[in-house]
Amino acid sequence: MKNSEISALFLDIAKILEIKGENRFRIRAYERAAQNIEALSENIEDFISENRLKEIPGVGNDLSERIKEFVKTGKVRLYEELKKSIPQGLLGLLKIPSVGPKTAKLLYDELKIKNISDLEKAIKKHRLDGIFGIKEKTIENILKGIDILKEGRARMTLAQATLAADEFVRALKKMPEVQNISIAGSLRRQKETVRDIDILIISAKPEKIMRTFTKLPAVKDILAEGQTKSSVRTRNGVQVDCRVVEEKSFGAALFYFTGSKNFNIKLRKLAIKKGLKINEYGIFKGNKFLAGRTEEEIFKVLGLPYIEPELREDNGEVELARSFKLPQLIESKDIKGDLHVHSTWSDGGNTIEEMAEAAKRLGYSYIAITDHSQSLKIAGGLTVQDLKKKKLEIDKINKKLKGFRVLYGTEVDIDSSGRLDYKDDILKEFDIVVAAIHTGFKQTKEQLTRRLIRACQNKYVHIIAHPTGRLWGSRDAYELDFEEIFKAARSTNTSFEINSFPERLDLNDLNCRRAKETGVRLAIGTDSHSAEQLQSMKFGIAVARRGWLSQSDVINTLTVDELLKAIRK
DNA sequence: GCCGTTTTCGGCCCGACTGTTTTCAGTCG
Repeated sequence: MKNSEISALFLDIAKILEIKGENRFRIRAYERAAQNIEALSENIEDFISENRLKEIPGVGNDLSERIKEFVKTGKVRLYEELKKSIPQGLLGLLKIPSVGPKTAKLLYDELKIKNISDLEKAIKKHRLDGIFGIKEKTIENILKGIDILKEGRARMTLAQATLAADEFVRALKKMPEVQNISIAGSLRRQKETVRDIDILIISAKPEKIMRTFTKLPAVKDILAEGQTKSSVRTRNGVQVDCRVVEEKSFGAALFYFTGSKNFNIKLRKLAIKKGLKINEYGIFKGNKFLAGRTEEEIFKVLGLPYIEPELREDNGEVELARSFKLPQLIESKDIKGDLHVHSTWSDGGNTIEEMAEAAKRLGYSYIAITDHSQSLKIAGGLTVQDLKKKKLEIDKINKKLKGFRVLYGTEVDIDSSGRLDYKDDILKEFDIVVAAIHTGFKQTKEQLTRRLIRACQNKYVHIIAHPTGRLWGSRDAYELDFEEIFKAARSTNTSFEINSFPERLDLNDLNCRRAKETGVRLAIGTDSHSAEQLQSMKFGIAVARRGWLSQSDVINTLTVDELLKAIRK
């Protein structure tokens, strides 16, 4: 994908310009364009071929030329020249927390330090001592920064971050001084991975909160401790930021602390145009406080409807809000069933009945038991003989359960040429057929695309599961031509899954949005292998919301009768 | 380098914390 390459290149350009002390607005322009390009839901090549580059926010004459240059030649002259103008490795110094462009430049100018190992040696030999502007504390912070960098501040999955944040929230909530507490930041925006955890608290006793926060048992060291704002690092290497404000500023602080950065900038600019100012304490006209207690009030003063946190990425949502055309996002309560569930018939940990009971307790009215198909032996795939017995068991359970339906399903394997693991006369017996790729991930983009399109074309396939195969932390998404695939899906009435498994979240938010724009419907499934895992539906819903989906875009918001009718081919 | 219901030129989001150079620049989010 060229988008992320260009985005990374622009960020590098911005960093070099920073080191060189260039105009900060020029730097900001490269950063902004980089972020917007990264967030695009289409390939940048399409923008070029349709002459639409300048439609990307932050891309004007110059940057569109650089993008074209990169796609055409694989290089950008400006970048090559800039790279030559600073020593190799110097960019790496910026990765150290507490070391910014000014410090990096100072270290190079004074001591010819070009990379992290130079820096470590220099510190050991006390060569930093006596340099103007650097004293003991700075050196200490640099060492701590190198330590943090080496330990690696990896991103967590949304599920891991949710757990980590809950631990802090539970502990802080116990304090009588805490009047209200909320998660903010990218976790509140429900990003699929999260780096830092942000917590916002209302209290009239901020110092007390800060003291307790920085001394919680999970805290390994304190990165900063102020009167209203502190940062700590946990034993697991997670950074947690905590901010305390007064009650009348809670909405403004939540707004500010939730971001995204580009969203905040956009709305602050909008405020300026109206003669207003937004900061974390409120929205002001001159010195006059207009609102701040809730986010809703702030949006109202700006003349906007409430924008859900999941949408706040400056991806076009502000423009839609201004014309009051925001989508009504899907919610947990809209979900009526789970369409991807395993049982002890294949590699699940609970029986069909146990899964059904658990689903019923969640308020669902149906689940599809989609065990693996015969060739997936490692996961206990079902033979045709097994299927007959399983069907009988499901019929029996359905007679027993009131107001609930177990759908007879399968997660049928798509083989390396796009053929399915059961013959059509078997497939047609199922209530619901979920098809997925489990092997042959290393094929070319064309081959993988063809496999999925062939699967869509099968008369009995209703849903394509975990379409890109990505497993966060271990396997990248394979490349697919989604334009072709979604076209095939639409014309064959095939739905695509949002797999809610925290390491998958596949499709992701951007592809959901593309699917919706192409007219493809989505199915949110948990791929549960135990009753417990049915809970991960919330992560799939998070992806759907970030992908701008409404209730009507998702098939498992339908009643079981509507569903079975809607998926018919 | 981008951008325009006050502008095609002159602006560009806003504030907390830290350390160091006693009044503020650097870094971060």
